[in-house]
Amino acid sequence: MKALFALQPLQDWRHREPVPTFAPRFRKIPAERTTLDHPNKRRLAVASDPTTNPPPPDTNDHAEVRLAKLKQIEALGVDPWGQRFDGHQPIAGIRELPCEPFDDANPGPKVRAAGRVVGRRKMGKVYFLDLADQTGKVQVMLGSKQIGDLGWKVAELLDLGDLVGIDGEFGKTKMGEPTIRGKELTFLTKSLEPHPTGYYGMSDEEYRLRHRYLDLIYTPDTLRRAHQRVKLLRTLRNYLDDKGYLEVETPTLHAIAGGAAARPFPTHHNALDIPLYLRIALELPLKRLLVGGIEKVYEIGRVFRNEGISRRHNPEFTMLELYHAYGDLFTMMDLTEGIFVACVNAIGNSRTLSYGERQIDFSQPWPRVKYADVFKQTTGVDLFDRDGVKAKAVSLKIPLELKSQESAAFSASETAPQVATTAPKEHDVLVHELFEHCVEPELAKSDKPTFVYDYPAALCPLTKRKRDTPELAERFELYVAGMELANAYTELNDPITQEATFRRQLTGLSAEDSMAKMDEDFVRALRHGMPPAGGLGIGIDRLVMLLTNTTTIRDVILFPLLRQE
RNA sequence: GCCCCGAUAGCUCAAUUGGCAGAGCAGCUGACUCUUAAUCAGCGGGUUGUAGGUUCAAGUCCUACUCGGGGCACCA
Repeated sequence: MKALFALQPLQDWRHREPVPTFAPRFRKIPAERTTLDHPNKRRLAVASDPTTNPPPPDTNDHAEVRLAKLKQIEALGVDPWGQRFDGHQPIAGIRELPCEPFDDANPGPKVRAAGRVVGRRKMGKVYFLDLADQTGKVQVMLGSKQIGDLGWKVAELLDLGDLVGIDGEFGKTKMGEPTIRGKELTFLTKSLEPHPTGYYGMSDEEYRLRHRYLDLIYTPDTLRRAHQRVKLLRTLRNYLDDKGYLEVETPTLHAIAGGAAARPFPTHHNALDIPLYLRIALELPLKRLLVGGIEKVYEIGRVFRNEGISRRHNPEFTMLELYHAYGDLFTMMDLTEGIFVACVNAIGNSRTLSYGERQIDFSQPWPRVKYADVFKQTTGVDLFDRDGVKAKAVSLKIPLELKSQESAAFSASETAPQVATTAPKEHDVLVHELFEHCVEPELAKSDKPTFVYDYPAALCPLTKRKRDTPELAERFELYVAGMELANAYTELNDPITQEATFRRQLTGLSAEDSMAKMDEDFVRALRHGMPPAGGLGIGIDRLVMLLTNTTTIRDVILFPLLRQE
């Protein structure tokens, strides 16, 4: 196929209609284009009929001006959409070459670069371009004498945002700027839309999100974060692979969206004519793999939750879930520290990273505090003191009853199902509200990552109870800089308890909102014997936020969900 | 779903108490073969997010809507 394209005559592209441009929201569309006409009808007509004289371009319509230049480039016999351009060197690499003042007797090293024109200055019969590729920026000098007749004509038609290739010599200008002195200019692609002018950058959040491609070019942090995200994921995978964990991929489409308490996105399979859901967690398939004898297993994958959007939530996000046969909560604690430290090392050269105003110290060991202890310390109330907890809640104006909508979320309860429109809150639920209200703000002050472990049992029905204290479950959450970064459990492997939990939750409550829907197949898997195991979940987007000092999840996800314009 | 804030030229931002919508960059024309946020001379560029309302007069005040931001709710 490639060869075919390469052999196509120039005419092929010259007589093809250009890809229609889409009028961006922020450019005013002239009145005559606003009704039934395609917004680009006028431009397309110009492009597809080179025999008639195009109307003089409106010099205030940037797209018109650029389209007119495109026509002129075509008229020179040059392909405005470019061709294969081999052998160009990364700009960052070029900049490391020996760089001497230009001297006709001693030309500098020959180089070939390709990239986007992000700056353009004219000085008489010389153009200076700033050329940027993904590795960096370099100045290019195009002198009318040096670049040839055609090259000069093309140079005069360049706009900011165009892509060009350049062959030339690398050296220094009189002002000492490292520069490629162009010998040959290869036009690679026209930009029909104006680009941001760069110097002031792009500050409008909406503009950046809806033009992420421009954001990547003109906001260095955006590209940096994208690279760091990749680096972190690679580090994570290497670390786990080295420890003998097997990475797997399990289905995204689930018949029963289990493993977490969240609303799923429904969908439908046509041939089977069955309803399906996008997964809300990775847990249940991975545990089946534990039954299947894969003793250390993990998946890094997208999960989908039909929830609100905030600076910490995107409806689709990336989770790491990991299961370790014959391990437990504390196996996961050690592993979590190891993973985080490996990631911190990959990002910087210190065990301390800044996050916002503060410095987070990742050096080990990290504090490990019992839920009950830290609860008692901050609230002054004993976890198991039902009256004391109630009184404390009253004093903090935390309501003792749930609305029916809320009750569904805590359907994983020990007590009878709550079908009434209001119901008294369960003790454990109240405890956790106090925890969120009193303890979490305290935890957020710590500059060290902190494990909180042994949670009230009703909050975690897929978790093993403590043998000596069945009111508590073997779960930890990792708090760093006020965020919940990781969650781990000693997994419940008792199918009888599991089935009872599922059944209990099914009674009288919205299955959509409840954590566990009856999953017969999963119970059957457990009945065949799942090893005791530790399980760990890490929100990858939040991990990347933390380690790249980013305050909003939108900036660690290249294309976060937005409303249609 | 709720509350608050915002939207002005391609980009970044001004516009006093309701009183002629402005600037820098970008664009167009011209000068300049060492500029680099080039410079210099000149020229264009706007249904002030949309739709209504109040007023002699609305970018500015009121209502609704759209989109975005922040918060709440939802959320292992």
